[in-house]
Amino acid sequence: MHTGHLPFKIAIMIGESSALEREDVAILRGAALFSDVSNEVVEPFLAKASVRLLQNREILFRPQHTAEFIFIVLRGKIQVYRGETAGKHAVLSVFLPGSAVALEAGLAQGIYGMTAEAVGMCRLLEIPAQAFRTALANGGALSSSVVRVLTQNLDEAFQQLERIQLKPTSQRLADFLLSLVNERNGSAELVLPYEKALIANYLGMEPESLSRALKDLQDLGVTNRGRRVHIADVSRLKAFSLTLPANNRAA
Amino acid sequence: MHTGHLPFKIAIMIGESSALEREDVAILRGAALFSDVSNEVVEPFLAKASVRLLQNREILFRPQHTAEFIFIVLRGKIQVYRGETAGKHAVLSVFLPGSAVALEAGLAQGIYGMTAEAVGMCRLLEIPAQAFRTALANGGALSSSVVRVLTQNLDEAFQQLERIQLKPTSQRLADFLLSLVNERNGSAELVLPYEKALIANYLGMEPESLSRALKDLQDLGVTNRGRRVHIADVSRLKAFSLTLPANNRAA
DNA sequence: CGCCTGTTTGACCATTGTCAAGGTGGGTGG
DNA sequence: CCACCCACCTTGACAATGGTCAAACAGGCG
Repeated sequence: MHTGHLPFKIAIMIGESSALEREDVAILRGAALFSDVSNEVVEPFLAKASVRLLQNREILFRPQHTAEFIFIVLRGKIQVYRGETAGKHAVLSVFLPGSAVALEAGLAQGIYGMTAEAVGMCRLLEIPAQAFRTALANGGALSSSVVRVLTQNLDEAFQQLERIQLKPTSQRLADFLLSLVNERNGSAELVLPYEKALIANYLGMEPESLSRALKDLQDLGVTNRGRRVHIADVSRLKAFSLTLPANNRAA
Repeated sequence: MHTGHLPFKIAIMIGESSALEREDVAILRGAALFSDVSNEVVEPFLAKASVRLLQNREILFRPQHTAEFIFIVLRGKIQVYRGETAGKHAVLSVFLPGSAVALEAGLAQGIYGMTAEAVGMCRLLEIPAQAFRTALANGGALSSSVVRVLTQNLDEAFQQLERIQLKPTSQRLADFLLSLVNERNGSAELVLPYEKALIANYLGMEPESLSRALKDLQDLGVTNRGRRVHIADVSRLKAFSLTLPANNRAA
């Protein structure tokens, strides 16, 4: 489907705070937002993009700020959350390299509705939303990529809602672990993608509860050491994640 | 922004189970998915659409079914939920006339990931997903409408996640009531858009909890009789909805 | 070697789910 | 036209999941 390689020549030549590196280009090539999109479409707004670096915990944007940029994660992780007013917040998603941050807000030509914060050191591509919208309006495969990415985000949000509303903590964690694994049965090994406190918040529970849930899963053959997790029997864990809390009434 | 009136001539002449009525056409004109979209783009797939009627509680589609159609609600309501395996389910959204159901699934060319069920008698426009995708690929303003609608859906899902993770039942209800009201301050009157049990599920709580939450809000000047709700002071309710549960630790 | 951050554990408590029973209102049939 | 019925909603008593607070523990990096 790719229309050949994507050199991103122009972008490499610009870049305000810093230029695109070889590794960055590889990430951009793999980015879901740009798959199936030809160079002619991407280059115009990449030329206006720049690279931005963030320290751990640095804020990328806050609610009510006008949405001037769309970002692509090149290195590190970005957590996006809502409700910071309350002292507590709800993590809505964590973006890994290759993902687009604030796509909706940038497209809507409005303001950001959430907070984005760096998890560890981050390297981002900062694309002016205006330039991106122009490219989108000019047609081409970009709009279908945008639609695909939005659809994925929506699916993930719905999966989250189901998990949080329907599953107790242990099953919620089981479900999450399974989403990190490719195997359908047998054993599996995985590394948690970020620190447990962040996972806990993403799963809508406190770190203490995550810790206890992890302990509960030991009975089902899930062992862990640090962030390294071993699942003895994937299908067994899957069955457990679909389990109902003991006594429940039919809806 | 409208490119003139949308006659939908062809569609009126077809329709399998039933033809489009005058009222249906009015709904379609107001549908977010078709705003800014010219007749030439809409008519080809409307010509392939048909009208479908559902009884109360009738299932429109189930998870794993191949996503052959996208629907527009013409009359009645459609609730979409996940997790029916569990006996319990989580209502993700309730679609009112003018809304598009299963847009993501139809676009993704895959399978439905949730269950859609009629709430009361329903009248729907059933658009073959294939025809819709063709129209989308042919460019035009349709893709920007699709992007806008997906963005709105995503925003709503995120708002839901915040509500459910961060707010206790009473504040959650307050937040929901405020979303049904236009006033920013002073008093307001509203009618709950669907039965309380459905609202409760949408808000991630049991009907009993909704009932008690409603009672709690009486102290804040929220009175109700049946589905009719009166809010004495909108700004006061707004302030309450942002309140934190008494003792909370800083995140 | 020791700090600092992240994680675990334990004890306690609050919110909300659960179960059971009673109320209310609108619509239908006698 | 009234009475009944049924679905929807409310109320009460109770239980339990998960949050809260406090403290100990581990592990990586200076």
